[in-house]
Amino acid sequence: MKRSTTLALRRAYRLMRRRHGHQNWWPGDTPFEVCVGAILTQNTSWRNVERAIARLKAAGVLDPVRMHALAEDQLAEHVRPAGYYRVKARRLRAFLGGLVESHGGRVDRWLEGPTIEVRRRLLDVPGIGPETADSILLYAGEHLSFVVDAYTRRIFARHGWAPPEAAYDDLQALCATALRDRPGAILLDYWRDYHAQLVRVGKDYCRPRAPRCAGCPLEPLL
DNA sequence: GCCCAGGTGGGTA
DNA sequence: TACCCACATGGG
Repeated sequence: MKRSTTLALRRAYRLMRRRHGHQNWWPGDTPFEVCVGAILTQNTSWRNVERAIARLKAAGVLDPVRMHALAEDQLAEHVRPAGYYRVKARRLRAFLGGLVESHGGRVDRWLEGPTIEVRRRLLDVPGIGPETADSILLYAGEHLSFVVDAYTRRIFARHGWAPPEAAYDDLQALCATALRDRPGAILLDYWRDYHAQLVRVGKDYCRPRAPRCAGCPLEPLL
């Protein structure tokens, strides 16, 4: 990797953080809620996910055992506002199966172990791909697994830090290698907030077709 | 009406 | 491997 890219990535965080402050991610009250949100937000705006989670809470089923007890079509009806609701109900049930049947619904136990092994277990769940797995690892667990998403890809491409067609694992490796300019003890918080900052910038400034991103905190790096 | 949103899996060549 | 497609609600 080019040293200039490493330095740009580190400077990017200082710029974003200075502009927005710490983002305190992931939005969610419990690790379980983080997992549910991670599945529901697949290719979906967070606003719609919030509606779905609110409905789960209102129905009193935002709990591993109670949610697992629901029939798939009941669950689908609850998460309907999140879109792709039949697909997501199936994915949630696949996730809940392993969580409840093998670990008593305990997210902390389910996420126990070496990051690489837990990640592999997550990826074995149909409907959990790399981004969802890494979101769960990083935000519901305390695993150092950098999250790459559409915003990350777009921002990195626009700045020439990575080609637009770069593979997920390559982007993740790029970030994991470059972003170790913090003591180990606070690396987790750094990576959590780094991804949150990228989402913030992606939403507010880095629009898909906009020729320019006026006011973007990363403008000095263009 | 159109594009977009914090992806993933299945099918086909 | 590389494309293509389905999946769906809600906002701008």
